[in-house]
Parts: sequence; C-alpha cells; structure tokens
Amino acid sequence: MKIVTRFAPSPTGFLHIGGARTALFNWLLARHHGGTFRLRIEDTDRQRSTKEAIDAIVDGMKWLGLDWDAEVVFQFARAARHAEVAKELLAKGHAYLCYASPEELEEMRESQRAAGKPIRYDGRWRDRPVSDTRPNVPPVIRIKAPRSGETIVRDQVQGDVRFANDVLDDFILLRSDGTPTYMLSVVVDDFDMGVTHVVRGDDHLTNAARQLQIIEAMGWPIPTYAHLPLLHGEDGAKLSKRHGALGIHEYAGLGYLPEAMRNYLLRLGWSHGDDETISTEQAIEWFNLDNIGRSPARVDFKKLDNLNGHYLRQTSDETLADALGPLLDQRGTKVDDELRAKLIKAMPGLKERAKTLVELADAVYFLTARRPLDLDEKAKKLLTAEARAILKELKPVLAAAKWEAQTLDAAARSFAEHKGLKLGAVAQPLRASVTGRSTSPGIFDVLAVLGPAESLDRITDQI
RNA sequence: GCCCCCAUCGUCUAGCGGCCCAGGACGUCGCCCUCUCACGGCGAAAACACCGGUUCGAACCCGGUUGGGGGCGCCA
Repeated sequence: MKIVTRFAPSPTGFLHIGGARTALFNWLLARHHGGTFRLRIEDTDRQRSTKEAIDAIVDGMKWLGLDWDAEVVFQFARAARHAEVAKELLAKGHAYLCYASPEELEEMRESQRAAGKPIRYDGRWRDRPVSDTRPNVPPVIRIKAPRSGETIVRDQVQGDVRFANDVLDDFILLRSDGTPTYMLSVVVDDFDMGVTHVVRGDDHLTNAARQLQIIEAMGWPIPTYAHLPLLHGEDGAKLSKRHGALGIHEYAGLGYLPEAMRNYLLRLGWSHGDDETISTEQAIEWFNLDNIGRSPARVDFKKLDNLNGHYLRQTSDETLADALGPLLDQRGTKVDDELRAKLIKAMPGLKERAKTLVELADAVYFLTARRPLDLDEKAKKLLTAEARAILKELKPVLAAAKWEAQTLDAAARSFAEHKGLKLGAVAQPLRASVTGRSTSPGIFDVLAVLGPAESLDRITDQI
C-alpha cells in the first residue's frame, strides 16, 4: 500500500514548534515509506484565517526543509463537496436537521453545568419527524451518532482508546449557513486525498472518535491514527510566547540551522535507542510510529543549542561564510570578496566556538572592526602597563618573523621564554590589542588571517 | 463536573518480568588538554511519583491515590 500522510494546520497563527514537529513526523513517515506527503491548509474559519499565517506556515515548512508533494489543498475551497457529503448522510438517515438556536443550546449547557452533568447536545431534534420544522429558522445538520456501544480509536501511539458512545453527542456536520464544520471537512478531505496515516496532535484524540463515526456512516476506509503527545514549554505548562510559541522560521533569525532543528524536534517524543545526533537521511531510514513516546515532552533550548553547535561544526567554511552575509549586513557590514576570504580562513577557529550563527556573527568582530579598536572591559583590564611594555618588545619580534600562525607562535614562545614569562602573559595582551576582546580563536591564527600590516598597527594602537 | 491520555535523573530519553543497587544525551560540577574561550577527553552528583496487589522475581503486568495534560462550540 502506498502511504499518504498530510500536515493540516489551520492558518490562524504561525507555525510553532509543536506544529513543526507534527509536520516533521508526517514528512518522515512518508519519506521512509516512499509515500506521499501533502499539505492542507484548514482555512474554513473565515474569521480567523489570514494570508499572513498561510505565508508563515509555508515559509516555516520551506525553511525546515519539509517539502510536500502535489499542490497545497485549501479546505475552504472544497466546502461544496463537504456539504454534499452532509446531505448524503442526511439522505441515508445517518444525520438529521436540528433547529435549536445557539441561545437555546447555550441555555442547555448552562443547566447541564449547574446540574453537574456532562455537557453535550441532548438530541432534542434527533427523533422528530421530518415534517417537524421551524419556519424561518435555518437548521444545522447533525450526525445521528450511535447511542450505545463504543467507538474504538485504534491508535498507533496511544493504543486502543475506547469511548462509550453515550458520551459522544450528535455534533454538527453542516452549519445553518450551509458551511461544513471542521469535523466533517477533515474526514472528507482525508478520504478524497487518499490519506492513509493521520499523524497529528493529541488534542485531536477525542475528535478521532467523532470522525470515525462519520467514516463508518459513509462506509469509508479507516486511516491509521497516531496521536502525538503535546509539547510543553520549559516551565512545564503551555508553550510560552518567550520561546516555544515563536514561529518556526524565527529560529532562522536566532541563528539555528534547519538540520539541527530537525534533529532536535525528532528526539522530542521519538527515539532510536541511545542515538542522539541523527542526520536527516538517517532519520528517514529509521523513522517509524512504534518508537513514538506516549508522554508529553518539554522543549529544552539548551539541547537545541548543543545540537546546533554540532551541525555548525559540520558545515563547510564556505557555506558558513555565506550564511553570515545577511547577518553581518544587518550590522552594517557588507561582505566583499576580501572579507569573505578572511571569514573562510578564520572559520575553522570560529565555528567550534559558536552555537548559533548569531554567535558566529558576534565572534567575527575582530575581522570587521576598524582601527582604533573598541576594547571591551575585559580586554582593557588585560592591557596593564606591564602588558603594554611586553607588547612593545614583542612587536619587533613578530614583525621579523615569517607571517604564518606556526612561526608567529614559535617566535612568541621563545620571546616569552627569554623573558621568563608564561606564554599566556604574552598571548593575552596580544589578544586584547588585536581583537579587542579577552577571548578569540587561537591568537596566532588570528594574526595570520589579519595579516602583518593590520595586526602590527593594532598593536601599535595600544602601546 | 464528565470523558480520555500520561507519569524513569533538572530536561530529552533507553528499558518492553530476571542482563537494572537502572543506560545514553543536554545541562550542572570537577580534572585533563591549553595563549583565552571553545572543541575534545576523563570523572562526579542526579531518576523508576505514591500505595496496594500478581509473581520465585517488577521500572516493566493489574488496581487505586496523587500530580500533569487534552477534550467536552454553528473554532480548528
């Protein structure tokens, strides 16, 4: 059987981290089986759906590298077909017209609440004859759900989840204005699109039971369900605005790599023994529904940082230099060919010290800075009177050496030895004067990248 | 209130009745490497929510308690 999965977000906000994980799992499942992965925008809520949200979702998917097959399906455009199915259900006797007004229903719920009873539609129009109508009141179509027995959702993650049918009420299929509800639309679209595996958030588990009732009434095939435990924020509660509720594409701006994000998201609820760093290729090969955990997970950005650092170090110097372009541009530095060459040369030392592209951009200060350098506090403290005196003596020694990291290193070492100093006593002041910071890549590598003229001038500025 | 789901180190997790006085990873703390910071290496602290059962034997099975989460719309 050819597997078809889908990611079906409603465009009422951006694609957050939880949605991104759902999308990833669907994508992985499809790619693993050589199946099809579809994107469907559930825009039937006309009030809340926005073009911006659709763009944000599409951008987020693209950034994450989750490519979908065939064209995007917009659910609202299929409303006529959904209504048709509702009418069919009505004709078959699996649904009925209900003329109860929203106010009337609210009253009903109120009294149920007050009486401590379960809140659900009481079926007041269920068994009335078709001749029984209310003039000038447009009815809704409700499903005539079975009242006894149980509906079992056979879920790949949650196991068999049983719902007594008497706790599931006769929900609305078609609104009084003739538009379909989510419950109906999802089922019809999944059927029409040939979706075989429904992988989505846990919050849809009860819906699955209701959807099953529609599917059974229509005699359609039941898809395989997998309901993923929801993601929680770092504090254990909801995903906070601070971090978890960011749009996924905003992580790009924070300096994260898509492959790191994929790896991170994958391990949130899915595991493969003790494996932690899992490439996307490996993930496609290994992914399955069996290894999805049943308990909710919290997001932990420290781990994302660590993973991102790992993937940063794996990325080529050229790619990284180019990725820095836009970030440096924002800071007012244009990357020309000369700077690009320096970035690439310095990258091996730079990238193992950074966790994100933003940190990387911060760390290239010494390459882009103009003389005289702005020393930070720690650098200033390093440049004591003694330190400056050492630099004064060191400068001609360096100037006389062949300008390569290794020879510069050797020259500085023998200089320190003759003066009875530790290398650090020489290297730290040197670093402060040349980079304006107290930390940097190996100082002799820095010197080599900067070249003799610029380096010696920077030293001169401080003595 | 009713229904459903979940419960192993701070966090993500391995574990699917004996291999577990519980393993890995992130984070934390030491030490090593070292010109700084990182990277890397080594090591440490750190968990089976609780109570009953079942069993020769339970983190794993069953029941309950507690604690989290989700659902109960003419929203999706």
